[in-house]
Amino acid sequence: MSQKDDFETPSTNDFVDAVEHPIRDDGKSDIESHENPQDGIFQDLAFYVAQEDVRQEVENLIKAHGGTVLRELPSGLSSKEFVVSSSNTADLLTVTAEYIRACCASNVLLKLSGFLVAFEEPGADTQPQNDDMTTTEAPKPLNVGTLADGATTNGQEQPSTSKKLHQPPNSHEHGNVKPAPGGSITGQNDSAENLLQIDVTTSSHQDEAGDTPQNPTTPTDPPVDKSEHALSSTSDEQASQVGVMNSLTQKKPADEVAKQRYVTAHNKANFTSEEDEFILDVVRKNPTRRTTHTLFDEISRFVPTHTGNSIRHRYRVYLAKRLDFVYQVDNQGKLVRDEAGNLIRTTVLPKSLKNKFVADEDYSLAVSIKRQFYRDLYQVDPDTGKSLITEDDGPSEAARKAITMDTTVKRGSEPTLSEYRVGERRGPVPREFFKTYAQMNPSHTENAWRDRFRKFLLTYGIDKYIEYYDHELAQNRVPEAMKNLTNRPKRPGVPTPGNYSGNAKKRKSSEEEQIAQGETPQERQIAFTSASGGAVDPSSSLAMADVDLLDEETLKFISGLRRDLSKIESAGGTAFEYPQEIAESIRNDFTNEEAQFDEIDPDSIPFPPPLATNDLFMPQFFGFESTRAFLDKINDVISRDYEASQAEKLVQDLCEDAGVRKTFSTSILTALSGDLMVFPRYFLCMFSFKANPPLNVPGIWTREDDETLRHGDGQSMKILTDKHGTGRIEMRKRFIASDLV
DNA sequence: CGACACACCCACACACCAT
DNA sequence: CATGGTGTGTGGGTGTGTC
Repeated sequence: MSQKDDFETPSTNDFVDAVEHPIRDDGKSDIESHENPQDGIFQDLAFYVAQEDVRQEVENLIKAHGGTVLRELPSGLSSKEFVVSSSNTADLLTVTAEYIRACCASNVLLKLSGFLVAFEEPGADTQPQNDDMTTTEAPKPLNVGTLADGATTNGQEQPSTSKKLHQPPNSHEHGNVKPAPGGSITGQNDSAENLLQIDVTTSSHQDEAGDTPQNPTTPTDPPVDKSEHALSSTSDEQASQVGVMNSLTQKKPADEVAKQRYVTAHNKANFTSEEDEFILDVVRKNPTRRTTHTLFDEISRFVPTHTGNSIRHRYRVYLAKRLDFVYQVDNQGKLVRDEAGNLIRTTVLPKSLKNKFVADEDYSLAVSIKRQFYRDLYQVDPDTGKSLITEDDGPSEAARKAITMDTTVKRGSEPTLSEYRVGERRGPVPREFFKTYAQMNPSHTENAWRDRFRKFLLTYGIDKYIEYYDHELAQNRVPEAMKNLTNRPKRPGVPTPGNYSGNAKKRKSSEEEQIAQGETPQERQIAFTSASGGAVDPSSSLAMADVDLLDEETLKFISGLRRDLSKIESAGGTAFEYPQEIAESIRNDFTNEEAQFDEIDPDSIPFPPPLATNDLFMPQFFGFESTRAFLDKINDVISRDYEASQAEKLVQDLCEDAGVRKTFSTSILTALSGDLMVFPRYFLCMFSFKANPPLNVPGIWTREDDETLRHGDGQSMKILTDKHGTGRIEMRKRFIASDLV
């Protein structure tokens, strides 16, 4: 509440716009007018002051006017974060120190134009961060259309940001590659993939689906048989665009505001350049999924002002031309890296997930099936004419042959293969056939080949298709693949595929089992909050983007969260508010507990503590001088100015700065119901009491505690309440109800 | 009124299961 | 086992309503 107000500009575009016109006579823009003018002009904005000579001065000004001072370079994904510097070498939103001074002098958030520092391109191209800086039409390499054949350029992944300032340099990119045995670069082996692993079963055929000329030259008798189309269904649902947007907007005040500036009026939000870049980036990192719906639906989790439908449309219609390159993936669709660990740019698009059958494929399948039948029938090799029956056939083999064989045909008087007609014969076709066929013809999977056979070849007719194909060739025409032969009845109650509207999501989620309000493990991290905080803010999704979750691993991970997310949406968002009284109560408890649990002398704990094992801590942890030094660092990290949305970043920072493995810090956060205040206590007690998790420590939930909370009797509940206090019990119940534990 | 955001469509590739 | 039934969501759109 009250927090925002002046300027909640999510995107640079809007940023400028907002100031551009709505400034009114009273000096306030329309959107800002409503709330506390005293919040400061930089309220909700964050700055990293890179220019040393003015740092002190500028930081003071920023703080004095309600802004946040960043300790490291922003990721570039949030338009509420700026670099203050006279130069822009990282392609981040950069303003001059003069901008800060001028704003402060007039006590108004001024337009950026005139104060923006253009990106000084080092050499390679970078990803534009916003229009303001890139309207000059970047170099623009290739067109998507040309992606077909191109040399592989070995581009570096985002030369922008980071480097020195350990800002998670697209942490995901080198992250989560696998919990590789040998340990990984930063210690990714962590959080995400441990929490869940929903698989996106990609069929892995290899590349080069030899593009058959498939030009429809409308042959005489196109292999189209039945069914124009069935009933054009009347969709029963109204196009009320509620959807994600609304359900999310209801969620939190902060979120709400975040959205408001996108959503000018009604329900449609314009795409900002930031969002555009974000979408492109995700597509580049998931090139095999570029045509799917789900990828865009997943993206929409991070860009909640738009639905999967609209993001997909946006990409297809506007952004695809700007794709320019993608990152190289292996045949599983996983990103590959060069020796330096960088992603590799390429202009060659990988195969997508499903391949259309082309005429050649249909034809060779038909011929292969025909040959199979021929062999079965006559037990003669169609090419050599040699008998397939041998002395050393086992009894079962001989029996099988006897069954499939046409005994009415005299040996030696079999027709030739071309004379032979399959006729009504539909089988049997041994599974082995499709298996080996798929091995030899990896453009489709075994299942797909079999299905093609069943649904198309059999329907159309094997002989007929062979005839058709040969005939077309003879006429110098290009045969077409079979089509329009699937005629599966529409089943009621099944949502139309390929519709990722807000409605669809809502409907889906409400059909799913009701678990009160769920947050996903991903959001579980986001749920971290201190009890002192009041409401938890699940964050603007773009802030999550900040956190960098965009490689394919992560998106897979995210896709596994979809069900849960739907739940949240359907829950309408009341889920994670820490009601005032609860927060109050927890705060009180905390204060009372301090003496007993927080004032353990860290110097009394040897370093490294015996419980500090490799699976919980990174190598750099063991570089600390003492337990105190480690705890100081922990305190340092958690006292940074994280927004509730930045749990992932917190976890990342804990990993990088304090050497706590992500899995471990994530599990701690879970044990604490997200209450950061208890974080240092966890380590103190763990080391000091030599127990992980430490037992009998208020605020630290053990498995048994949760069990008791779920099923305990009055007596054990009483004990539990004594341990944690009523406030935490209340919050824990919500955690459990939301499936977070 | 055109451009854009978003909803909606559907054939079918690929999958898995029961019989 | 071979086979049919059928779930799922891709791939490539089109339709509709708002900005």
